[in-house]
Amino acid sequence: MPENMSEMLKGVLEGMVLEIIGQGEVYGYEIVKKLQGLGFKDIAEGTVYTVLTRIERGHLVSIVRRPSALGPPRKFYTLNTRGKEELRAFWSRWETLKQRIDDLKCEA
Amino acid sequence: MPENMSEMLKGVLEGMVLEIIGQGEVYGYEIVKKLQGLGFKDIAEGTVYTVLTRIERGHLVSIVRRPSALGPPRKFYTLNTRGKEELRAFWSRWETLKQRIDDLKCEA
DNA sequence: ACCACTACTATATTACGCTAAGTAGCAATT
DNA sequence: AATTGCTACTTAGCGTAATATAGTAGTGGT
Repeated sequence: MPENMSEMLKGVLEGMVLEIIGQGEVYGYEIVKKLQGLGFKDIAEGTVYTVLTRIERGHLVSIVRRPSALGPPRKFYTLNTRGKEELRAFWSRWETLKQRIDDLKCEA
Repeated sequence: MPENMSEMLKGVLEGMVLEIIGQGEVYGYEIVKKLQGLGFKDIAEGTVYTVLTRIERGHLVSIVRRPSALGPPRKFYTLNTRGKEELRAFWSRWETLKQRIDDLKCEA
């Protein structure tokens, strides 16, 4: 697993979490596992929860608590209107950046 | 131009500057103009110079000063061995991230 | 009782891009 | 000669986001 993504994840991890929530109602721990499944095995749980807290404080999601049969109660997240808008804006930024970087690389 | 790319540029801008230097000896102001030409019109000069300072402190470049006919002397940058290695690592990280994000997006 | 897994919270650190303000050389206009 | 405008580099301080670290709790198996 290649190296230290930390800095490169800034401004991207939050967008990824928004995308995961946008794909269907999920809870935090599930998001952690999903990211690990994508290859981010080194992302600590704490990191994801701080992102979720920020997303919550930014009023991008609605939240429902439900008991779990396997542990403490879960917090389920769903994107609200602002969250969907923010997600759309994230993808727009991402595509723009990707394009410009490709431009740079292929100018060599 | 869309966005506030600031956060998304973290860990990326430095790599882009390394790539530009890797494409041939350049000086700071030239790098600024190159980035603006790529679409980053909103990147302030100061930002690029702080990146260059960091790159210099990290011993990733060799530097030559040469007088300019148009203003103050220029600092020309060339990647050294460590710089080339860092550039390679940057592209590796970038491709990995790009792949994973594409995976996430196409899972919808 | 102890451990492992599930599940969430909170504080402090660190790195990086950004702002803002500055210094300076040169050329052309006023 | 003074002002403007472009070229060219420097630096201190700030805001933000990921990370590390530590902690709280519920459930189930040994």
